[in-house]
Amino acid sequence: MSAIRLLVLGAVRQHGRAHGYQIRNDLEFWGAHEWSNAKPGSVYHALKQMAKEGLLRAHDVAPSTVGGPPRTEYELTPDGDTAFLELLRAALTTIEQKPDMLTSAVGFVVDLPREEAVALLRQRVTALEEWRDEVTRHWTPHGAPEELGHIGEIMRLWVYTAESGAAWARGLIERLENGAYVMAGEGGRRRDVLPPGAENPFK
Amino acid sequence: MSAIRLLVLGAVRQHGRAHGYQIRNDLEFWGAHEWSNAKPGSVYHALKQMAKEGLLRAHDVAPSTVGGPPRTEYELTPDGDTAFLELLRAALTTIEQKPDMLTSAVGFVVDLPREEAVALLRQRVTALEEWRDEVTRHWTPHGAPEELGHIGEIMRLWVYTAESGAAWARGLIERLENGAYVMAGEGGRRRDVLPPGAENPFK
DNA sequence: GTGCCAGTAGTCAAGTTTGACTACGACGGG
DNA sequence: CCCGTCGTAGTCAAACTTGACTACTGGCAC
Repeated sequence: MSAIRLLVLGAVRQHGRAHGYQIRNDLEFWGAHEWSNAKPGSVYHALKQMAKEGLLRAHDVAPSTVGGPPRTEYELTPDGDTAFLELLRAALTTIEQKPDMLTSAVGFVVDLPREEAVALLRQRVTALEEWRDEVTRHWTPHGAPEELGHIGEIMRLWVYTAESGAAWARGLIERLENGAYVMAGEGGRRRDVLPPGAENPFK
Repeated sequence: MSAIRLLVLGAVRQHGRAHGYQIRNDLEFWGAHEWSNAKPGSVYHALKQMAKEGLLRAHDVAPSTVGGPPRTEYELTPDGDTAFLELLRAALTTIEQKPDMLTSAVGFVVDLPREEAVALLRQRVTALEEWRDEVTRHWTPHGAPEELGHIGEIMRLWVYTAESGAAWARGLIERLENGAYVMAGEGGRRRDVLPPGAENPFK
């Protein structure tokens, strides 16, 4: 699964109710078109698909501002909310190779309570350390690392990736433990979404 | 474009002539099923598609070992060889987010002359440094980095990724400059492919 | 006042990916 | 001898992704 579902669910969730173009705009605000497959087709497809699966409820909006194609607004169902949180937790703990999932999750990390976010990131660190060890064992079972030839470089790349990924996660854990950001259930205001009428400063 | 084409072209190239299952087996030997989309369907699709595009020549093999589905062997055309080298060069220099492309390229890096490989990796380092600077400028145009809230964490993740990616590339450059591995045009034998009849030690 | 571009909102066909499925032979245990 | 299962080789429909395309509005320069 790519990051598109997490992104779309998270964006709809923050709006309460949104139509496709608003989502696209939000994702552009986050720079998501640069690090994920947030193309128009993917966004609309994800909205329709998740509506069919009961994660979103679709509202056909009367064409009040006449003209243009028919708009549809979406909002999360309880199932959609559950699915969003599940995806978010999985994205923080699972170490897959595609970084768009992790990037998306970082964008929504404040939707979790602080303690849970920290715990999930610790799980991530543990998983990365285990993965590094397993990769090392898997590729050097014979004791001689140079027997692999240049294929050993693939192993080196993975080990390096695991270690720097763990170091990054430790940094975020530390910032969160020192009270950075306003997390779920902590009150306060956020500006994850463009306020209505505001111009996109990154456009 | 995903890494599947590079992987399939490279595998066929090393065999000279190969059918789908051999490719799948090679990719499993390299652990590619863990870090790329090297699923059966993708492999066979890529073979057919590239045959249609003239990068591979297909040979229908008479069903000598009777029974089983009809096999088709493939070999690279000159266009296929060109395409492989182009993909390989692009994979080493381009900094996209998906690491399967880079991992695949590392697996084939010895198919390039040593000097070219080093030059391409230097390009990669430069591109990563530029990207890091551009990301920094793009997200902190106002001088105040903390105005971004937790969205700034996305920036931090990218900057971290760029820096550790550059550090890794510098390491490989150093090893190559110190004469590691047997590169294209340097003679010597390699064992990138399972020798016929040998068992796969990572199975 | 009209031609043109930017922005808004979404569709569509073509291509790609997924992962479950088919089909066949060999081999070993009961 | 029959059953299960492993290995070999590949297919298929369903889902997803891509990027070009449509269609409409409003502004503004000429």
